[in-house]
Amino acid sequence: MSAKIHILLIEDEKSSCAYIATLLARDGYQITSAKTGKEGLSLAASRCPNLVLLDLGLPDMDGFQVLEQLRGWSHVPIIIVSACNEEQEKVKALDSGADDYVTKPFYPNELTARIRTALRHSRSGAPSQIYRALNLEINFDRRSIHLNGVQIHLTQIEYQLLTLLAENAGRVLTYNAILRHIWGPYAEENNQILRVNMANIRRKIEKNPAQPQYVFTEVGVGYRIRENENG
Amino acid sequence: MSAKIHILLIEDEKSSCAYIATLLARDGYQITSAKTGKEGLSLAASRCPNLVLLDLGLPDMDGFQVLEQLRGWSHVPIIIVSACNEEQEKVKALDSGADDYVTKPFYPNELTARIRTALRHSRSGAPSQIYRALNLEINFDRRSIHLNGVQIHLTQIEYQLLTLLAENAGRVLTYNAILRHIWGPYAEENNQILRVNMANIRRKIEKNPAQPQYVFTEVGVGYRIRENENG
DNA sequence: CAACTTCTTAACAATTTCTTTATGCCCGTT
DNA sequence: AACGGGCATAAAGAAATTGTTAAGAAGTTG
Repeated sequence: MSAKIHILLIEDEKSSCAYIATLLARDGYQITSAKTGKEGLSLAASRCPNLVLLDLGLPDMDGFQVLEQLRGWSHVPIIIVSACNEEQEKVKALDSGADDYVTKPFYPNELTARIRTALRHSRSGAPSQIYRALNLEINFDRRSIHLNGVQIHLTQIEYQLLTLLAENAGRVLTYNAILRHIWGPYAEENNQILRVNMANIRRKIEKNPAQPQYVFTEVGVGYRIRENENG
Repeated sequence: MSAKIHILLIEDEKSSCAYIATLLARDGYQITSAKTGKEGLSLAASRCPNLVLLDLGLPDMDGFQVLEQLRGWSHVPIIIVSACNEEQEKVKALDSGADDYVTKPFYPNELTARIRTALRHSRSGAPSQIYRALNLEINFDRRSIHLNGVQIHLTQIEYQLLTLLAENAGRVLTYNAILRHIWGPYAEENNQILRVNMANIRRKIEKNPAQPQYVFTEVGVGYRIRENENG
């Protein structure tokens, strides 16, 4: 469920590629790498990365072509990483739509700081995690719940309960597992409090609580929420 | 209509200041310059520049303080121009909210290219310069708030609070996150001061503070402002 | 310095949430 | 048809949380 931020690295030189990949992995990014401009463009289209690191010196095509083609249809942040430290090159890259230009060799932490800055700009920094089924939508990032597009208010315990189910959508959670998770180990066997809270949740999200569409009871076992309809 | 783009240069060294000023004038920018951090902050508030060039080595205060104070209430693009080429310094500046970091000496055209890049970000950039919902409008750029078209006065803390929420419209901000952001880390757990300020804000912007239309309480968690109705 | 605004603290009021208790329903079994 | 197990619902008091007000402290401005 917790999606990593995805960075596409377009770089042909093996050692440089491995170095950067290690660096990014250390900071928890998910990395895809491409050895050629063509491959890079294709991956950018199919994988929709949150950020692109682009080396201008590629074997198959001019780095500027990659930059311009990418900018032709995407606003993804692009940071140029290049061995070339010439004024003209930098100006051209930045004016072609690059968001930053880092010269090799670079300080490792400077690169990651510049990546954070670029992500901050794009605001696509954190891919929001959403549960969606029928007319119900839970936005974990915002801590909000919408039913038919209208925001619904849940209390703290109700929210914890619903999100616990949603994080395990489609799977049955036993009464004790739920109780332990929300009220702590001493609350096990106290099913009544769970029933009351479930009833309150259903009253808020179900059209007819007696015939629920979202939260189902597995008699004698526990509760289960409808499967997530997201990819 | 198309007024000149206004750049604030905060730099104490005379020769460097004159050099940059010439450079910017050549590209048609309007320039204001400040010799000290204090003057810079005051000019940033009164003149609302489109971009700030900040030298970290100032006579009266630490450059980072200027950066942080500025970021406390403004999203204006800030480019650091510094003689220091140390990794740690760069990382700290970028993570404190600077948008770019240029090391002296620099290529003149690289600087202007980076300025163009930063300006491009601020225009298309993600955080919209205006928050609008129902009859409330916050103009971050002008630092003004209008309710039913009438300007409303908020104190400094109230404004910071409201804009912090508006920048995260639709998302719940926890009490501690808000306290940390506005009163600093030592203020955590001191919710009372937050409640009082919220009450004051609501008195100014809500018709009936007991049934708020803009600022909602998530009991046990934090506050949330109504979603932005902009595109 | 005086007038004014803003900030902080504290006491109290109002509201929301939590838990328990009581009661009813459904369903399968006797 | 009566019974009991398992679950859902309603309601009410207790507990926790939040809102409001006011007064003095601190800071600003002329």
